[in-house]
Amino acid sequence: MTTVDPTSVNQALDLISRGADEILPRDDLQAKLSLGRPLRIKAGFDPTAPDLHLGHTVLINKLRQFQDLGHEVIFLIGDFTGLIGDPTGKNATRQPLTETQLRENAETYASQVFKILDREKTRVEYNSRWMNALSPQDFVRLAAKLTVARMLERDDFSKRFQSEQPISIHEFLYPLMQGYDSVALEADVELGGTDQRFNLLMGRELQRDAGQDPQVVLMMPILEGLDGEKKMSKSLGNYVGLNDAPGEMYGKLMGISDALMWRYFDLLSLKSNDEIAALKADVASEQMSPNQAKAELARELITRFHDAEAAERASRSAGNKFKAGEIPDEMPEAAVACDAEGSVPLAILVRESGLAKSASEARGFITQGAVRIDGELEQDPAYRVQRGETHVFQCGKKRFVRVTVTDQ
RNA sequence: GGAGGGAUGGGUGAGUGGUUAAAACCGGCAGACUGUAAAUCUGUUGCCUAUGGCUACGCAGGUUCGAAUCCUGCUCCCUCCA
Repeated sequence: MTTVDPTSVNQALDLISRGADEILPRDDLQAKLSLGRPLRIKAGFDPTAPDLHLGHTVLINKLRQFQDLGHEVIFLIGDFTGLIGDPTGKNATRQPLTETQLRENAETYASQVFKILDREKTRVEYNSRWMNALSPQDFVRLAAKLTVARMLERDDFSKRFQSEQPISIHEFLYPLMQGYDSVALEADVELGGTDQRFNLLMGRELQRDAGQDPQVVLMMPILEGLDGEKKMSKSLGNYVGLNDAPGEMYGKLMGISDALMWRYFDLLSLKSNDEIAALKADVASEQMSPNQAKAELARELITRFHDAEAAERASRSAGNKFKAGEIPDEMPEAAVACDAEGSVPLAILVRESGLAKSASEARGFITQGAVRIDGELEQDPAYRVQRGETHVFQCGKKRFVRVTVTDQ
């Protein structure tokens, strides 16, 4: 065993701790990092949600940091456990996925994930490999390690039990199997969300039981969405999807608050702690405007999920578009049919083009001076746009649509 | 099994027969100011080609010139007793 420079261990520890919600136990992580060998870093993914957004990448970024430090990252696809469905955070039993769905989702996952992780250095595993090999006897022996009382310590189980909601027996097996994965892989560190606490700690118990050195558990927080309040999710509409167009990503990221920007730097950027500290210092001393720092973040993320050129283009076109209040080059297009008079009232057009949800809302926008036609303010909802005309319609500062009025 | 309380717009929550499309607050959106941020101020926030019309206060009926408000039945939620 080689001796490791304590300074570099501390640096590694600082990087790994960045943004982490909890590390249990922290001292063990330090000890493991001092071993001087690559650690085995495990993170399991339930192949249930194939539509990834930035929130999902928090964990993957952390894996990447480990990877950059020379550790072995195991991307574990829970294809076997996926048959159960993790009960975490659900107050109802989840529908199990079919095998076909599992496979498709797993592939979507992988294709997104390697935009962050180095494919060459990543070990991809499926837990069905060892799970399917377990005999019923093994399984019973595994289940014997835990008591029902112990299981009911888990918050969501106890709540459901108390409120007489159903808990299926197989749900009890989920934490056990996740823990067993750690045994099978001899994991040194397991990453997970804060909601995974119970499952992650289960790995430690089973490993100890199997005579292994228990893994360190590292929990990452749930990422806040663009509103800075609620967790990022598609249904709340406060997300940045990994497949969002560069311009869209740029716009969304530039709109976040300053406070959230630093949070995103910590959790989403692969910059070093020093680089981020330098940015903070520059902004604090007003050498750099917060806006520039934000643009920096946006460019980094767009580069990761698209490429550097797309990032440049997005920042340039957004730059002059907003600064000068100019009309951007690229925008969605729409066609709206005229009525019997051969034209269409502005309020209707605004609704039909998707700038407003209803005609009433459209009227509100128009009378409030939020709507511009080719840059010209128009405040009359009854203003009619003639058939055959094409104009750029703008609602608010950021939303543009090029609309053509077509035949009836 | 019994007793009581409740269900209102995206959320909290007022309103107990008529000027109530429904107070207030939050949230959302827009305008001003800015840095495309925050804070602040202002406006707006059911739907409809609209100085008007339509639909709405858990669901279904009823009383009334008129109901979110009164009556009946139903559904769901909460609290207490056994």
